[in-house]
Amino acid sequence: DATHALDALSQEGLSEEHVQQEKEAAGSGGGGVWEMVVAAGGRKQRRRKDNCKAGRRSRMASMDDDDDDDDDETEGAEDDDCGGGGGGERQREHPFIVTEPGEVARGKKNGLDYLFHLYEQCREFLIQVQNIAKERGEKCPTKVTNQVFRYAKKAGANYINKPKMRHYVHCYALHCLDEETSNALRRAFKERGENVGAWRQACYKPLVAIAARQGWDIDAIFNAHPRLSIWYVPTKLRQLCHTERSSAATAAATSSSITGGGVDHLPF
Amino acid sequence: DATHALDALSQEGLSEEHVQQEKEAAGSGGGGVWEMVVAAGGRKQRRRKDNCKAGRRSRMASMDDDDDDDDDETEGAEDDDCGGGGGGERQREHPFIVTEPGEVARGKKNGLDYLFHLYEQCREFLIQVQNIAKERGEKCPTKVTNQVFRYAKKAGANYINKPKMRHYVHCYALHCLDEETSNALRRAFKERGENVGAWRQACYKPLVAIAARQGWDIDAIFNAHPRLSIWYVPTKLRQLCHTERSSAATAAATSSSITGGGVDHLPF
DNA sequence: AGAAGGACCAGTGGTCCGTA
DNA sequence: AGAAGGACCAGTGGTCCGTA
Repeated sequence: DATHALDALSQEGLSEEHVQQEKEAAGSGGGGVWEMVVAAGGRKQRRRKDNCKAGRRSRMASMDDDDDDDDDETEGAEDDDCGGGGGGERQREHPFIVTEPGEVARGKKNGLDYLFHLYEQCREFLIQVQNIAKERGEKCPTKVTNQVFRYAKKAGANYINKPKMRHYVHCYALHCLDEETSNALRRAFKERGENVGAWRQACYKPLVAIAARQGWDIDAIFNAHPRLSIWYVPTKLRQLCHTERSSAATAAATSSSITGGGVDHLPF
Repeated sequence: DATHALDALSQEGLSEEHVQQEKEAAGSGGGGVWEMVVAAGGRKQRRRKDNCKAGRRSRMASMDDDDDDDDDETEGAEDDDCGGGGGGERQREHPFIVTEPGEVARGKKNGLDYLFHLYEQCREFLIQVQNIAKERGEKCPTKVTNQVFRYAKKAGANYINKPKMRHYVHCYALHCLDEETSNALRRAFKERGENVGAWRQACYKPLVAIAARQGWDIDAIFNAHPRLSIWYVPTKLRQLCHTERSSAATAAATSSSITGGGVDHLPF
């Protein structure tokens, strides 16, 4: 179903240009790019640069049925990571850039809607793994585990990997828990021309503020949200909540007045 | 508190004779042996055979404050597992025998109330580990993990170990979920003079029957019980439930009459 | 420089099998 | 023989750091 269409669409580095094309092909505009992609039904498959992938290609053979639209790739002459020797490959996903909600990244970049979409895809892979486990009477994962990443890879979603997903979990968490704030942060960081790393760092603070309002139990906050509950709480977020709770408690005990919001003294 | 008293009491192979003494000392009779032990406050500590434990003893040094009542040990002359050589030790817990509820094992044996008590102790160790984790803002186990077993060992509960606890989990599960049936099974197997292995095997069947009545979801059954939810569902129990569900479904589809209870065709 | 992800590592769940 | 548990092993969560 839709998941598989998307897997095919996205494989081997779904570039933003491509998304843009899909979007334009679907006659879209603004908001819900990924929903459009889903609606488009995955008619086209991504294989640009397959010429670099000698060894791996055969695995996807069943999907190699449409080879048109090799497009504006502008591969520079010295862009030789497809170098000879028979096995020279090494494709990576395009790096993320800070985009506004609904905005499609330009150049060899991926946008943040795409990033968040990867989390949704992982959730769908988890659900599939769970269904298989239940059918077989095996123990059933409640989180996105190594098994799920392995399953995603086997299903052709090579663009999904554990380090990447773990790296941005808290960004996705903010998106789930307070989309308004998440959107505002994206707009602000895009406007200021900040890079992805800076945006990623900035996602921690509003999350800690949310935790503060809800009794500091970040695990409970994750678990209470249906799409977030399948992700492990990132170590750093947990630590920030703990540190801030301690200093908030100290502040409350030291002075008789509680500072507004209680999270103004974050040392980060 | 109570846990620690019990740890001390039980360490290095709490024998049934000793329990009997505790019980008699406390002027008891029938039912609730372990509650009595708790009530007794752990006045006495167990050290018989410490002479075999040269190396390990020092670890418990702080508890070595009362050395009386070296009792009816009747150590046979050829019972030489305390053999010389400076490091010759190798104490094991006395093996379990099938006892009725409230019955104390005789001879160098441990009874089933003691077995089940070990599960309660693990639960208390888990709670302590959880409290420490929460205090430190670290991730908090919901199950009895390796970490908990390690903690129990450090706390002096050397008689608790993972293979043993995992081995009898389903027996404890039956005890939690249907004490009546569990007690009846114990009485029946004791009367027939069956060994612990046979009793242990027999515990599976009533559990599968419980699962059958509750939609076969053994994980949900474990999770719904506050004392059981901290234990992993044993692989074999999970498999039995799966197999039996499948054959029950087949039977239901094949014949138009459902057999009484639906679990009469267990191939075990 | 900023970023993606292969690959490593300490500690896990699971239980076998050498031991008593 | 029946049983207790040290110790092993495959696969985990976590993330570093060689790579592009």
